[in-house]
Amino acid sequence: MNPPTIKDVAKASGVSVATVSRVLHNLSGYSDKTKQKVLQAVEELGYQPNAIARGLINKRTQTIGVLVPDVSSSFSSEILHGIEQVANDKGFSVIMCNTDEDGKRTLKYLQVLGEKQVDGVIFTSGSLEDEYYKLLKQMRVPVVLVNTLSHKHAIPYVKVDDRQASYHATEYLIRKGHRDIAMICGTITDAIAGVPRLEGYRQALEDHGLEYMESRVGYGNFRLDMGREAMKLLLDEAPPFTALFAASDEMAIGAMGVALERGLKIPEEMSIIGYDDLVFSRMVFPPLTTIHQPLPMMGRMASEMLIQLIEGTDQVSSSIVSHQLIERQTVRQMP
Amino acid sequence: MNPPTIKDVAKASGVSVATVSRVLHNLSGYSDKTKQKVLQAVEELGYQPNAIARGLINKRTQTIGVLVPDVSSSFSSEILHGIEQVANDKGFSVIMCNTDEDGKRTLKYLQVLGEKQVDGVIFTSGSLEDEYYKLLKQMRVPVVLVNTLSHKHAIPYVKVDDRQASYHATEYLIRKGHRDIAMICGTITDAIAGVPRLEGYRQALEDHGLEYMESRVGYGNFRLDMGREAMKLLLDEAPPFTALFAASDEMAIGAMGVALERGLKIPEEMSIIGYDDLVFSRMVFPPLTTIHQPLPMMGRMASEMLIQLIEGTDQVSSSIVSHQLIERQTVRQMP
DNA sequence: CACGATAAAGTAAACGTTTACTCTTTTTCT
DNA sequence: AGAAAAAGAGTAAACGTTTACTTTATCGTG
Repeated sequence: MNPPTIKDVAKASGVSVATVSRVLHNLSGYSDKTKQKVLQAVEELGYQPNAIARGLINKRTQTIGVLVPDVSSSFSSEILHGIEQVANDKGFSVIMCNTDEDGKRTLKYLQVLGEKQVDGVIFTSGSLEDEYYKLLKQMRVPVVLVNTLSHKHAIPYVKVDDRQASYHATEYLIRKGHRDIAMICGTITDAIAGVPRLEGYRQALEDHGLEYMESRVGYGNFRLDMGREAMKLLLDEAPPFTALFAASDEMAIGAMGVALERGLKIPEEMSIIGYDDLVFSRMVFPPLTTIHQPLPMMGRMASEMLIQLIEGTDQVSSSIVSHQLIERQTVRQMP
Repeated sequence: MNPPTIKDVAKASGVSVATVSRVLHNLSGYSDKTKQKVLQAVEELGYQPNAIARGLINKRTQTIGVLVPDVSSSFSSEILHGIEQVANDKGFSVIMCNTDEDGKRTLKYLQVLGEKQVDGVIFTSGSLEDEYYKLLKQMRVPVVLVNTLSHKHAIPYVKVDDRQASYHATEYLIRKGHRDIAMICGTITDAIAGVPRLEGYRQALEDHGLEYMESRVGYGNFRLDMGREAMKLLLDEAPPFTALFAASDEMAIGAMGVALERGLKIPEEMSIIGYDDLVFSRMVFPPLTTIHQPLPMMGRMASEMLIQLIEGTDQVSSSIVSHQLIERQTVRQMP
């Protein structure tokens, strides 16, 4: 037997479907007696409204789509968690879309989200290509960006100021008495998270009268392994340095690993500061000093903004959230 | 203007909606010429089918619900990633439901998934309460369990044999020459992941003529902090031991931290083996020796099973997947 | 007591598809 | 040439809701 519909409830309680619908929505236009009958029938039949039918007529699905590059990374999943929290609170479900940073997959997902009539989408971490934008526009729903932004299109976003945070990290190292500071930056073709962090590092150096040396910067892709490789290269070939700023915690931890392997004590002989403050950054030993990005909070904010947009607010403003420097145990005060 | 519907396409190409539907589905019953006209109209209008309307009539939404206790944990998100991969491949979207291990939230989500007419649900890591089962049953869709199982209800699952894996880990320590082995186990009230791991440890000890000492087992909840606390207690009060088996990587890493803080060298003075093989277990230093659970693969398998069930296979069999012991650098061979 | 106002409830269209059925035209075969 | 079969296309019902509109009954008021 098929699941009971509103018609079954109507029949069972001897009223019309309109009336059933009204009591279910707490509208007016029925007596108390009818209400009881209806509620009882609902109970007896175990009736559940069909959100699909409802969505068809209301043109609202109470569902949002969230695109992340890699759910299994702490980075994405912490944001996702924040998004889900407020979405759920406000009665929205989230369709999780893992793009693998692959254009094809992203496009396909955008297509699907459109067909499924999501009420809005959140796009995280990665550059918003024109093709994506086109699809997004075509689906006529609000969009908000997290941990990325678009210079070309006016889309609200939630993000920390990478350049500033990066400056902060570097300056901290300088304040701690370091003069020889290397950096491992992220994907250098990444105009959002790559370049600005390098810029911030360079600027801090210059502002404090320290020389910026090309040979002291390693290039990674934010992931652990590249962090390791870059650190090896730096240790082997760069002018000696006492401190390292890595543009991601993963890379920082990779670098820590090779330093430790080579018998370098942290922080006594090598100071390291990371970027992100992933959950496991406090788990490593020694616990990593790093730039905290409030990922779950950013997710929550984005979710909040998106839902406001969905519910009709005309405009909502982007938010530059502030980072925080978390002092743990990988940076030494120089004598 | 509203998004174009199939009717608009029909009008634009001068045929009936039925015909449009047919060409869109590659059915038969139209000439090549019509096909071209329709396709062109689709192109020009930028028509996208409405999956909601489609779902209403087909009683299929091509969507599955996945319940996880905590997306932001590596554990959950690695499984989720696997699930998403094959789901996406086979044309299903996934609604991510974060339960926070909270009954109320879980119940609410189950309700929503029912109303949204998902085609199936995957329940991960946690005990399947009777109340959940009732809702699940009511929604008349297939369910599969990952990293948990139900003794009471016959629901297919994907899981490793915890007892056996635990036995394996302990035996490995014994083979490495350790006689004094402590354990930090998980939530002891957890009949699925808590008890069996303790059992495996105990059994391995007994099978090798080693005494099982209540005082050498610490109790945690799988999380880092409890791992730390338990380790402190063990170090302070238990009979001395040279090796530790922690029932989760998080706890193992917590324990590593306190050992290191107290100046114990790992593995020289303290050997540690974990359980899970989370991505960051190879990131810590020294890299953690641990029991690998193929989380993404388990997710993929579950997804595969669920979709088979959705597509009509009557039965599908549960799968005990094999764990693997990953030797890294936290266990020492005793002389 | 007749009137309009209000409350209670029903009717049916609409949302955007899919598909069973029907109808017409063309092709094929003898 | 004529009948049967196949191809091409259209009509309309159905999916489960919501809601504008209509109808009927009840009630208070002058």
